[in-house]
Amino acid sequence: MPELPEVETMVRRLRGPIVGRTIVGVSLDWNRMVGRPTPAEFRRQLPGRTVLSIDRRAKYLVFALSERPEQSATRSTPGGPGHVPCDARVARQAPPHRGGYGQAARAATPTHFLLIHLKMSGRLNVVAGDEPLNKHDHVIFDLDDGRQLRFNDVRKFGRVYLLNDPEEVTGKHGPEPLDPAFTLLNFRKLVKSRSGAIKPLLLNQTFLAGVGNIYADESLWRAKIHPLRKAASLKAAEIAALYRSIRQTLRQAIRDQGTDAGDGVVAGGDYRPRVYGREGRPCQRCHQPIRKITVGQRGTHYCARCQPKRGQ
DNA sequence: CAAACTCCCTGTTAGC
DNA sequence: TGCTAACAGGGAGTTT
Repeated sequence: MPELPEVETMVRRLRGPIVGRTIVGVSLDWNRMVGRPTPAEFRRQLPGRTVLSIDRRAKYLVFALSERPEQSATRSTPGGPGHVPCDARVARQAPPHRGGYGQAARAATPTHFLLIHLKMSGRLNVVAGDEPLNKHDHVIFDLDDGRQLRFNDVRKFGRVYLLNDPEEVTGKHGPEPLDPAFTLLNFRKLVKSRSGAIKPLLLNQTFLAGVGNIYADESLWRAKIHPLRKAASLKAAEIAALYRSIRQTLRQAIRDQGTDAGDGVVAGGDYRPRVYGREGRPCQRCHQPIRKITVGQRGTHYCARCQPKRGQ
């Protein structure tokens, strides 16, 4: 279940092999995995674009892509005068820079963005083009170095988007928890204004971006707050503890390269959850057995002693 | 406006 | 043992 730390880890791992590469082909075997535009347009518009940079927003991987060169793959007009793209910007386009993606980003302005959401079982692999396909490889990006970026997803919940502006998809998302602009003051104001329980609120991407089921439970445990506490009932000190807890938990998990769930998306992550998936096992603070309940249709793990329903 | 629920998928697991 | 049904889970979209 890739959440913010797993997606961040994936982004960092992909930069080396992918930034600077040009996508030369796309194939997919499950149209529903294309969120926008149509699957046909997705396949048609991607080839010829170079990856200028890779970043993360919420749980999305965001690939900034160059404009297509004049001689694009689909515009093959051998001989003849050949059509000239009517878009004048193309002519001014500097050739993509080799080297750091920062340089590349300056050398060419992205006109399109590829967004990938791994949902719960998506994986991304970079492999030689002649590697046999794995069973659940559904979207294949052919690269100019002969390798492929493969989007593997057992459950097919994952989505890819090709957009002129990433905000078309991420625009309604809440603040990035690790962004300096996300302050305690900010967080307190947001929490105080909500009437529901705190855990579903942490999962709400329009409230706060990037936190999923694992790190919501982990953050609440670290802050010693019961998942069913009403957000508006939290005291200032509790909100501050939760704010710090969320940030520390996410930072720690990024350092550890995420959680290596059995379902594993980011292979080899070292983050060991304190409560998530540890039902019945002893709390690492007080040794009480961890409990599991359902909150907002989500499995929720907590320590009944460390995270009392009411009072301190 | 916010909260609650529905739906998309398939491997895994619980139950008979 | 073998089969079926329930379940998990992110989050957009829909309903309440």
